[in-house]
Amino acid sequence: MIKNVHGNTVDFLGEAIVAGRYALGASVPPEPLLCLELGVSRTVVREAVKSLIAKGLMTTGPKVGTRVLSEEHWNWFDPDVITWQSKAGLTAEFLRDLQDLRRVVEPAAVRLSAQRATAKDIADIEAAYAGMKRAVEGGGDYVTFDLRFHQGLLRACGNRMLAQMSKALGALLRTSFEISTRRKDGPRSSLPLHREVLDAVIAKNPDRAEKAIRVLIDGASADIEGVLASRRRLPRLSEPARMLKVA
Amino acid sequence: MIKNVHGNTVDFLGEAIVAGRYALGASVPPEPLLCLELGVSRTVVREAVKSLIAKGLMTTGPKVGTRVLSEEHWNWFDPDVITWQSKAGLTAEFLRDLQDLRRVVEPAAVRLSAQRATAKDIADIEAAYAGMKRAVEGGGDYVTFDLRFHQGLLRACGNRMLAQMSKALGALLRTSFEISTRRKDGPRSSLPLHREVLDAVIAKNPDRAEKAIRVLIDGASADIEGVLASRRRLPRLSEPARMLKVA
DNA sequence: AACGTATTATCGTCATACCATTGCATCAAG
DNA sequence: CTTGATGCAATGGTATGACGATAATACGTT
Repeated sequence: MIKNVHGNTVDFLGEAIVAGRYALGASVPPEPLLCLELGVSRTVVREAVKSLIAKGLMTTGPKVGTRVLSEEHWNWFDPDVITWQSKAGLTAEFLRDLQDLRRVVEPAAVRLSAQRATAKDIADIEAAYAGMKRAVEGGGDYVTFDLRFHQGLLRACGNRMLAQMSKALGALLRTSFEISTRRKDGPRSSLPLHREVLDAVIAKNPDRAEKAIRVLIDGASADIEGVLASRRRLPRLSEPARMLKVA
Repeated sequence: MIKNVHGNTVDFLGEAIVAGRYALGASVPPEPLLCLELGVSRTVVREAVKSLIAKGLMTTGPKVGTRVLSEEHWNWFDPDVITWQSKAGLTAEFLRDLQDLRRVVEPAAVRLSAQRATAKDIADIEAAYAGMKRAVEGGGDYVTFDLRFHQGLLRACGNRMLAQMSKALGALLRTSFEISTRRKDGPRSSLPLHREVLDAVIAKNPDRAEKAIRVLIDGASADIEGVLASRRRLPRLSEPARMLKVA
């Protein structure tokens, strides 16, 4: 996607870092070199680096240069970081981290949603469900609406932090949806499971809602583990490492 | 704390935004004005804004200016955002969000820690515990070691995402620790509860560990709700809104 | 060998100029 | 009066060059 010079530079460096193309030590070339390599002005390089610092990927200092920080410093809930990680290749570790997270967060969030969801929240989820149903019948984009369904569910819990995790979980959900959608009748069979979750939320029944969402999670989990068992590393979806000039 | 021009500018704007001193609409003054108000060059203002954009606080665009985004876009797990929110005043909503989060995350993380903690993880937690014990006996800084204890616990779960939440939870933990520490014998009575958690982790007994941590959480929760009931808004810890020049 | 000092690479900050985008006002046409 | 096209101008985006500040490194002194 072509954004602007700044955006492209941030993405380029961010992807490179997350993909591990720079060592952790005294890694990244000095600013003047980066300018030459990327063909942009120092202004752009510096502002891009500031963005990456803000996401916890780097530090800078006079004489010490621009260094890549270790993964524990990265803001793993930042949508860009998640995107870059997805592009760089979803490693087994990353997917398992996300599955842990989902198992912890989604059931609890759904419980809360069953207690707190507003009329608008429910309308949003209903709309997503309708989209899923349409996709099953008419053959449309099932994954998009499935994602929207789960994100609506998380947003309905009325907790800003919990809701924000839907962005991180998105990478996992998309992956698992794509796997299960490839299976014959994957969508058709999972549709009623989603309906059950939604009905439980509408009925304000936390126990039922939690139970229902766990069924979905376990199914997705089995799909993912199956794929992980067959190939050690999922294919990376990224285009070549060249930077997209703005035209 | 005096950092540098960039850091001060980011903090100043970040605090202002989180504190709600800019309306959400077409809010922030244009770059030239900000330069004058803050007494810094346009370079600094722009790089600071880029940092805030990276944290989800703002967007920019030609002619539209620099606008503040709504809270749902903010990266609530960013340490800086948490810090700014803490300075701006811990609202009841924020503390309740954090309590939800803690209730969801910490028991699950401790379960995982009981299964996965390495020798080094346990050594770190032991060190923190030793510090707490020392503080109780000799009268030292209990809160710091208490924080370190819980952060060690979260890091030991072997999940990067879960571990990262210790940063966000830190704001909640510090608050609740300070409340309970003011109580007579607060630390002395909570020390054995911490020991129980740690022992359960060492014994690799997830059920016992979860049960133990829930006791701690419930206690902290009661303390916080007590304070929230008495005063509607906690005192803000921040200094006046003036920006710290670098000297 | 240890310590202080000078050197210098590298980021930090400032200033200025010009480009690019886009909201808004203006005006024309239906 | 409404609607659509067009031009203006405000604002951020990018480029360049200069100088300041910092800290790692090397060097020389004790």
